Order: sequence, then structure tokens, then C-alpha cells
Amino acid sequence: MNRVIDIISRVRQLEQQFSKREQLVADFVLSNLEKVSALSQFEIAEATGVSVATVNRFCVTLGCRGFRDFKIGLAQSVAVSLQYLGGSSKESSESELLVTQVFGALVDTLQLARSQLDSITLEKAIEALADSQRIAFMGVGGGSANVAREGANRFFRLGIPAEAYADGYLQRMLASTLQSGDIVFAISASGEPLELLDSVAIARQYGATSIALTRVGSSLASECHIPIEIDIPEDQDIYKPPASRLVFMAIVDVLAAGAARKRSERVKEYLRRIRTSMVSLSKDTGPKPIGD
Amino acid sequence: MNRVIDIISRVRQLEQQFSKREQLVADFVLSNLEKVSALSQFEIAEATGVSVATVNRFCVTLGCRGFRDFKIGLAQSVAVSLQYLGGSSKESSESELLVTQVFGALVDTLQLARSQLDSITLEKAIEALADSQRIAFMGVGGGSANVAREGANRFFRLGIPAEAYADGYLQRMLASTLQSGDIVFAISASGEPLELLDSVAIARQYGATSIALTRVGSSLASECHIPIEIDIPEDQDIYKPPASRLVFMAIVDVLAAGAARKRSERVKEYLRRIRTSMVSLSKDTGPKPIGD
DNA sequence: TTCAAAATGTAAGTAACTTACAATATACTG
DNA sequence: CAGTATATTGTAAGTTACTTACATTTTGAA
Repeated sequence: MNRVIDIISRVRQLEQQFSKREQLVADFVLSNLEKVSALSQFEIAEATGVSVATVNRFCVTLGCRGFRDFKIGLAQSVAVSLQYLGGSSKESSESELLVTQVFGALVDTLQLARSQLDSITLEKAIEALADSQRIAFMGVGGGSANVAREGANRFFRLGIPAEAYADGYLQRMLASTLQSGDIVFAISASGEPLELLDSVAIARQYGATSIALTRVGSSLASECHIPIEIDIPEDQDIYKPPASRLVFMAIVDVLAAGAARKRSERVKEYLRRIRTSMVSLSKDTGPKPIGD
Repeated sequence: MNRVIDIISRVRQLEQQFSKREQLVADFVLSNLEKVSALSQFEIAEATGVSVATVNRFCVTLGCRGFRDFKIGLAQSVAVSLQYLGGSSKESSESELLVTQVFGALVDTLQLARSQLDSITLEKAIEALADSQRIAFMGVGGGSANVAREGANRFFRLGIPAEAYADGYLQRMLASTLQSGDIVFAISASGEPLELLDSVAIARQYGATSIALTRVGSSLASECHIPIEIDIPEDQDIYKPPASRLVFMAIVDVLAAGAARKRSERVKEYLRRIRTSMVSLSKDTGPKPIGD
């Protein structure tokens, strides 16, 4: 996707492979990521005690045409990196660091997921969902169960009957009531929960189309007609809630937006009704967001 | 937060306020966002039929010191903007555009929220949550109700009794059972639902500490001890689920991560137990993610 | 220790940005 | 409508800063 060399990665990659003086420049760059793009070659040379030509050579070593390209590339690299999202200051408070970590992990995970999503599969899923008579969302475990619930929350608004139960027994019972024209939508990060696999098999037996949002190559992916497969590495920070479940919700949102656009005239009417029905429930004195 | 002018926004903001020739430059920039940083002033001038001095003036009009600063700023702005996240190609399929819109709106909204979050308030909330005996999460309407449910899903894992009910009557009843040392955590994008305001008032009356995640200056914000206030403009695309509810969940994740770290020894044990309890439920043959 | 290759600095050459001033265009007033 | 003041614009000189060539220094191997 990116034609642009990721300058920061490249500097880190070549760490300790630079010549003596170039390594001084590299160290300076890594220690002053946000400032460097605003400095001239001369200023960097002065700060590091090398010549301006060495600064230029450092840029060429990195694969840039010269210092000008290096500055642009670095500015971009800093801008997109988590470090930039992390803000400037060494004076970050504890909560600012937390925000950085949680939000940054989410942004990274969104980008990772985006690079894995297969557009043909997404389009098949959107088509199937837009045309369905009924959708049964299923997920087990706190995170996936809530993604399923959010799925139902998004799709009922399109005028499609959409249900989600977190209880495996109820899911199995729900699956038994599905038929051709209906969809069973199974959500699981691992793709291996037995209860979920059983429920999907039951629904398929009765003619339902099955969609999965799950891990690449999992049993659930194998079992479903339309598998949306992404691999998200497990987060090593056990104290931080995993970003993957929010990414799963964002993917469900993509499907909901796609299906809404395919049924747009009908959907507009349902959205209008929903909004109308909500007006009297708030202490509302003007044009304010009233949820959705 | 950002010292850097967001060049793209600024160009758009001044659209039709530029002088005749500067407007030509603005149009060129907006039509060639990813290429401009690699062009010289002369090349831009040639492409637009203006002088190099006009190109420089255009940059000064934007608030930059000159073209050099403009180029760096634009490179950064392009890098972080939705358009960059959207990738290069005009050949994007329909589903790729959907992914871009949904994911991009989420990234934008995360950044907006981040700039509004008050770290002192966050730290107070984290402290209160980490020390609480019990947390009652409350939200009404599909989105907020699910944020509340996710809140409970994150906090029970820390060994704190955490409950969420979506039904306004049950919320009122739950609120009546709270006492000093407990927390009522109210979640509402608008901050005005009457049922929620009532339940919070009831819980406060019985000594509970109240935390709100809501809109700036809303009734709910006024009523709570610790109001986490952010304003997220309503999305004009009615067919796309609003990013705000995912951002609310990310904020709850920040609080959960902060509280987890404050209780880390106890939490580690609970997390270990939870993971152990889940092992037999999957068709599991190796070290794979098993949800969380 | 010597020699060859690599690294480095200095300074000249070049590109490109910035600024000043003259020319042109536009807007306002009588 | 004409004249005037102000704003916009282009041209070219001035300046900055990057790039390149070549001489010097450093490093590593024999």
C-alpha cells in the first residue's frame, strides 16, 4: 500500500550498521523525531558534530534521494506513527499514556485489519445481509457476545429482523428456527468455540446462509459460506482490553453501512421513524445528538 | 494538542476566500494531495499557471512561514488524514470505500476525543473505579446500552462486581440498591435521557459516587461527581453507524486498563482464573487467541 | 608497519525558496 | 463613467540551503 519508505523503521533497521558519524545522526533523529523535520541540515550537523555532507549521506544511506526527501518522509512517518499520536511531551500524565496506548493500539489494529479484509468477501456478505429476511447474530464470551449484540443493534434499524442471544443454549435453539433466506452470523476471535460451531451447523442444516467474522483458517471459517477472516495478534498487555473486539464492531459497521445503502429508500424511512420515536425521551431543547 | 496546523483543513476552510490566483493553487493542492509534497514551488507554479511568488504567498496565507513549512505540514496532514488512510488508488471497490469511511471516521473521532479528554478527570475516575466495591453501568438506547454492557464486561474481570442492565426500570431499581463505596457509571451521548438522570439521582441519594461519560455541558454532566465530557459532532451520513459509540467503548477501555494497573496483583490472579476456566470450551490444539 | 578502501570534511556548484519592487487588476467614490 | 486607492500578481534579485566533487583522515587487513 505505502510507496513511502517508513523512515523511522528504516533508521531502526539499520541501527548499528551505520558508519560512526552516520550513527550519531541516526541517534539524534530517533531522539528528536518530531523536531527534525523543522531543522535544516546545517542545524542537525551542528547538533551532532558532523558535517552537512554526512547528514546528506545519512539520508542517502536510508534510501532517500537526499535530505529534502528525507525530511518529507520523516514528517509523514512521524505523523502516522503511534509515537506521533502519542503527542509531544515527556510530561505526559499517566492517564495520557493510557489513552495513547489504548487508542493507539486500536488505530494500529484497524490498519492491520484493513490490510487483511478481502473486498470480494465483504461485498458478498453485504449482498447477503441486505437481501436477508432475518439475521441471527451469535457470539460467545463477553467480547464476541457484545459484538453480536451490536450487530443486531445495527441491523434491526434497517428493517431486518435481527436477534442476538449470548446464551449458547438459546443460540442453538434460535439456530433451529432459521431457514433459507435467513442468515446466521457467527462472531469469534478464535473461531473454535464448540457451542458456536454446533449452532452454525444446525442453522446451515435448515437452509440458512452462514457468515463468519473470525480468525483465518479456523474451524468456524471453514464451516461458513462467507468467512470474513482476519488475524489479529494477541496483545501482550494483559491489563489492557484487546482492541480486536472494537475492530470487529467496526467491521460489522462496514457491513451495516453497506447493507443500508443497498436498501436505502426503505432504510431512510425506518431511521426516520426511529428518530421520531425517540424525541420525547430526552430533556431536549434543541437540535442535539440524541444517540442514534 | 497539535502545534501543527492541519493544512488540509485550513485549505478547505479558506476555500473561496483566497484571491483568484491563490485559489488556483488551492484547487491544485486539493486535487493532488499526495503528490504536492514531492513537488518544487516552480513545478506547482507551472502546473497552475501562476508565479512562484504566488505559490509562496498561498503558503503564507495559510499561516505557514513559507513553502518549506507548508510542504512539511502538508506531508503530515496527508499522512494522518483519512484520505491517506484511504490509500492511493482510484480503483477502490465499493467495499474498500466503505471500509475507508467507517474506519476513517473512527480514527478521526478517536483523535477528536483525545484532544478533549481531561487527564485529571480521567485519573479521578480511574482512582474511584479501582477503589470501588461495586459498579453499576447504565446506558439507554442501543449504542449506549451496549457501551454499558461492555463496561461491565471489562470490570468484572478485575474482581469488582460490575453490572449493566439496559431496561430503564431495572436501572432505577439497581440504583436504589447502591450505597457509599459503590459507583454508578452513566453513559449517554446526549446526556439528557430522563430515565438515566433519575437513576443517577437515586444512586447519589444513597451515597454512590457518580461518573458520567457524556456530552459537554449536558444535564448528566452537571449531575455527576466525575463527568468525562466530550463533544462529538453528529455524523451526517445516516447510513453509517456513528463512530462515537466505539470511541466511548475505547474510553471505557482506558478506564479499565488504568484500574487494572492500580489493582494489578489481584487482577492478574483473576485474569489467570478466567483464562483457565475458558480452556476446555474451544476445539483448541495450541497457543491461539481464545477471546479474552 | 604499510597500503587500500571507506569515511569524512571543506568548499564550490546548484537548486530552490524568499523578498522587493514594478506592473496590473479590482473596487470604491464622486 | 473616470479617477484614485488598494490589492494582487509577476519578474528578477537576493538569500538559503542542499548537493556534489575532491582532498584529507580514518579504519581494517595483510
